[in-house]
Amino acid sequence: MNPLIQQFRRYGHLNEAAEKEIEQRIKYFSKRKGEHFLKEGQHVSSYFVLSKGLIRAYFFKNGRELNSWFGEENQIFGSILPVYTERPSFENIQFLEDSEVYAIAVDDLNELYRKYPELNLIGRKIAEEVCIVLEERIISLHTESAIERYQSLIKLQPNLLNRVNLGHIASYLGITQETLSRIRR
Amino acid sequence: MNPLIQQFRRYGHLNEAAEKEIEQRIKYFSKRKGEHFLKEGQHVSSYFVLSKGLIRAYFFKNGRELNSWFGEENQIFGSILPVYTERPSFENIQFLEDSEVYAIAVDDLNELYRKYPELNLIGRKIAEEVCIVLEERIISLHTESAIERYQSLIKLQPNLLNRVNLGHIASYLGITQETLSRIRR
DNA sequence: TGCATTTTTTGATCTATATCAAAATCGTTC
DNA sequence: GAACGATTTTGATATAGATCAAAAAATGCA
Repeated sequence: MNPLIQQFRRYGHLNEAAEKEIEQRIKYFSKRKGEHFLKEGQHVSSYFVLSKGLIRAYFFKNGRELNSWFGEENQIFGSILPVYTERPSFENIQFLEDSEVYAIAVDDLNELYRKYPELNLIGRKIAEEVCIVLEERIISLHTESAIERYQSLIKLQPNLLNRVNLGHIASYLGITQETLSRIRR
Repeated sequence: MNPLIQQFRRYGHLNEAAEKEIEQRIKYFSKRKGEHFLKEGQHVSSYFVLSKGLIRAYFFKNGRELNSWFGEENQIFGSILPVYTERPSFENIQFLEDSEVYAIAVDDLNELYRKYPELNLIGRKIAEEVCIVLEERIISLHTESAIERYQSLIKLQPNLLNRVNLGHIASYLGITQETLSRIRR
């Protein structure tokens, strides 16, 4: 089954007609390591899923890259600003491995929200779950030391460490690579 | 008009029947400064609005209080964990001024989501807006120094400074009161 | 008005993490 | 398996912010 449909189903029931229409609008593509899905300032707004691969979201602050999140297989995600508002993205989304992507554009989704109001239940559940994840990150940044933040990340995304270099992890944690290296010792 | 209904309307159209039923379930109460709306571990889960007053959400870490957010008049809020999941709250919500509150229980709301599926549109929009706010807080904690975080807060909630003491602000910013005092100089 | 309590500021010192530079290790390719 | 670039670690020093203690200022209240 389409991996994006599979994700939608986790949040609630989809009637057949709606599901069929969603499926028709889902676009598949594959990307090579290093390519971008989305660059800062663009309006590319989609929910998407990787059936294979790995991505990071990052932005620039004082000329340096800062990673805001990593995405692995079979999670649903999007760039919050362009997906939930009319504003363009302030972040870049880049593939860290060769990846296969299933995406649905927010414009298409909005049409379907109108046509199948029950679909809003799923949209609501997704946004609510995003809130939970974001809140955990806030608590981590607000209350934890560098070491604790590192340990939290390992618990949450244990595979990341094998797939991503330390510089990326450090930038996500908000510390320098040198500090992360010392922490790990 | 009921201040909570007023908030719901900001997010989308409500048909009359749904609106009437929501209104019937909204509870009004007033609380004195210092009283609590919700304590850690409880399941009290509601969306609510203050027509008058001020609240803070806080939790304990290593025996110290840490403020997670402040709520002023005519914003809709709730404690994310109990409102969006079955889990109890890890935070406490306390009134910092004598306040007047309009609240609707999530159980009631869930019933109405079932009865009036269009209502999910509003629920979705609210959760999406919460995501935006949370993301801004993440960026602030992730990338900004204490001074910058202080300036961001002033921009976002300028009245807070006149209504809340510095200790509360410092704890929200994740710094000590002494540091905040020096920053302001 | 004066006293007690709370809040804010100041001072001295300590600690976690940043910065800059260089060395060590790992991975890839010819 | 030698040589190159990328990644990670180590070292020396600097800095933002924490901590603990106390003084100063503001606030509330009898």
